Amino acid sequence: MTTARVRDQYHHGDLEVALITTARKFVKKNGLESLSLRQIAQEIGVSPSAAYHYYPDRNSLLAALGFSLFEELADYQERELAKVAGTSARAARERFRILGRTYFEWAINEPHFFNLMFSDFCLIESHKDQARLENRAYQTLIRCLDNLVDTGSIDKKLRASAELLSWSVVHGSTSLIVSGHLETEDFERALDGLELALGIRK
Amino acid sequence: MTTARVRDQYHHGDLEVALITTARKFVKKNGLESLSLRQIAQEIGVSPSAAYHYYPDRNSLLAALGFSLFEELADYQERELAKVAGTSARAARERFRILGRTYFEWAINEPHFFNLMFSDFCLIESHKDQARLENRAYQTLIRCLDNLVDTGSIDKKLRASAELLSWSVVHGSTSLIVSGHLETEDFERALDGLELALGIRK
DNA sequence: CCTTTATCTGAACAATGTACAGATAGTAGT
DNA sequence: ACTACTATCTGTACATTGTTCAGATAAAGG
Repeated sequence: MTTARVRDQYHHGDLEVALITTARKFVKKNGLESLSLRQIAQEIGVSPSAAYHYYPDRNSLLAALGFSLFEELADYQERELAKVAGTSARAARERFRILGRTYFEWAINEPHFFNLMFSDFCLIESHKDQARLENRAYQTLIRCLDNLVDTGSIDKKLRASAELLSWSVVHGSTSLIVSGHLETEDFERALDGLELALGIRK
Repeated sequence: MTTARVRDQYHHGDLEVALITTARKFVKKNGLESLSLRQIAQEIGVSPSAAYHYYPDRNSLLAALGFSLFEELADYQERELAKVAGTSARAARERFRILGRTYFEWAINEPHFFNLMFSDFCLIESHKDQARLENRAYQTLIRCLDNLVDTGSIDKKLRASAELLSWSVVHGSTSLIVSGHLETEDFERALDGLELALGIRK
C-alpha cells in the first residue's frame, strides 16, 4: 500500500526549520537572486505551496534566513574571541583585531550570506536604535573597546566615536572588497590604518 | 492604414539609451528586485524581446545601469566640490567633508541606486586594481587628501592609509544606515570621528 | 469514535526571462 | 531606381516563478 509511504511524508514534522535550512543551502551556493521557493519545496519533498503555512511570502523566508545569519556570525565571533583570554593590553588588542577579521572572513567565505544580511530583505524599519542596541556583535565590539580603554591602549579623545568608526571601517572595507571595488589585501591595510588612527598601535 | 503608425514605431531609433533610462526610472521607484524587462519594453512601447538586441540578458542591463550610476555620482560630487574653491586649509577641509557628504546624500536620496551599484550585478571581476585606479570618485578623493597634506592638516603618519580609511568609513557608515543598522545622524558622527582620527580636526 | 485543528496537496493563474523564426526598415552598391 | 544586405524589431512560444485557494490528510482532544 502507498498508505505507509504517504503517511510518513504528509506531515514533514519540521518543515519550518527545513525551509530555512534548505534556503540557506541554496543561497550559499547561488545567492539570493536565484532562490526559488519551488526548488526548496522540491528539495524537501513537499508541495510548492507548503511553505506558505510558515512564511507569508518569499521575502519573509529570506528575512528569517538573514536574521539567523546574524546570529551565526555573532556565534562565530564569540567563539573566536574566546580563544584569546586575558586582561593584558596585548590580549585586548588581539581581540579587537579578531573581531574585525572574523567579520571580514565571514563575508569573504560566504559573500552570498553577507549580501543577504545587508540587503533590502533584512531591512530593519521599526526601532532602529533598539535594533542596534540588541545587536550582539555590536555589544561585543563595545566590550572589546572598553577593554582597550582599561588597558590604556586607545586615544581617549576618540573613544566616543570608536564603535562607529570601527564598525564602519570593518564593514565598509569588507563590503567594498566583496563587491570588487577593493582587493582582498586591503582589509588588513584598513585594519592597520584604523588601529593607527585610534591610537591602538603606534 | 496602419502602415504609417507602424512605420513610426518599428524603429525606435534610440532604444539602447531608452532601455537604460526607463530601467533607471523603475529601479529608482521600486528597486532592482521588481525590475521587469517586459514592463520596461511596454513603457517604451516596444516588444518584450526587443531589448535582447542590445543586452544579452536582464543582468547586463542592470550592470550597464549600475555603471552609469557611478558616473552620475562622480558628476554630482565634482559639481559640489567645484563650489568650494581655494587652496586654504579651511577649503581643503570643507572639500573633504563635501566629498563624504555627497556620497552619503546620494545613497540616502536614492537607496535603490546605491544598492544596485554595490550589488552582484555590478561586480567587477577582471582587473580589480585597474577598476579602482580608473575610478573617478577615488581619484577625486586622492586629490582631496593631497590638498589636506599640502595645507598640513593631516597626520603624516596616517596619510598612507587615509584613502582606504576615508572610503571605508564613508561607504561603511552609509551602507549601514541604508540597511537600517545605524541611524541617519550617525553619518555626521562618523565623519567627525574620521576627521579626529586623521588629525584633520582637533 | 467523533470533532476540531494543524498541516499539507493539487490545480490554477498571471507574470517573468528568454529563445527563435520571421517581418520590417534603413543602407549601400550598382 | 532596383537589388542585396544588414540592423532592428515583432510575435509566438516555453519553462519557471510566486502566490492563491479549495480541499485532502493527519494529529489531537474530548
